[in-house]
Amino acid sequence: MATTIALVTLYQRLYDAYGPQHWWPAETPFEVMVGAVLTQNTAWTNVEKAISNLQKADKMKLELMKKLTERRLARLIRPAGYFNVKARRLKNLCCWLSKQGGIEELSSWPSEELRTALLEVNGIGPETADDILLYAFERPVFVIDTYTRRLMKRLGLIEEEEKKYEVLRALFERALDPEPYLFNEYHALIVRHSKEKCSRESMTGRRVIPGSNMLIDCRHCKVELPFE
DNA sequence: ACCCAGGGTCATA
DNA sequence: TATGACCATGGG
Repeated sequence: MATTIALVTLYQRLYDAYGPQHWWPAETPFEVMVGAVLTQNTAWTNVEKAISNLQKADKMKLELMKKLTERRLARLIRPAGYFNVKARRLKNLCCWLSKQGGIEELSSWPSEELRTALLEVNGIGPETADDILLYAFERPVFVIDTYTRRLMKRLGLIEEEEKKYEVLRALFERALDPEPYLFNEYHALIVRHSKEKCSRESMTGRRVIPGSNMLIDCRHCKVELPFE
């Protein structure tokens, strides 16, 4: 499959260019989960402020956060935006985690069941669930985000806005060995590359050159892939 | 003043 | 199934 070669090559290019990213930027699995909710459609710099507030208030712990009122929790996470919605989502997550007997208890669950259960928590969608599975539980689940969609589209690997999250996820998971480290770095590298070099604006001069290689050329960087 | 950022839910047709 | 409205702060 040509797509397989393209995705493997893309990883090599990104890894060579940027090196390991050491994700997720958090100290505990619980902090990963909190960050995954807070970063929904939100710049990470804003999430950092919210996380800092939670840590200073000593609330970056399941049982302590669970006890907070939504209003008080919302106050602490204000810099992350959507604070009322996210306070409710964090509480939903805390209640569910607590009901399952804590995070340790979940480590023995099969990935598929864990994913299904996470998706049943109101406020946890596909990407947030997969962030948690990969970065908190180290399961070989590939995370798809807007950066990934955009990059795949620019590389010509998908049509327009490939709607289905699961289709795109399957594309990566079929192409790659199910190694958590690989999935971890790959997603982090796509985010790093997209934020730093291939932002929306910097792609205005894009060219896709037919030939032996597909070539993305954004003023700042080049990513080459095997053709077709 | 505008655009956007590591989404997700809900109401409607 | 598929759009659209809504949530909201902070940096460019």
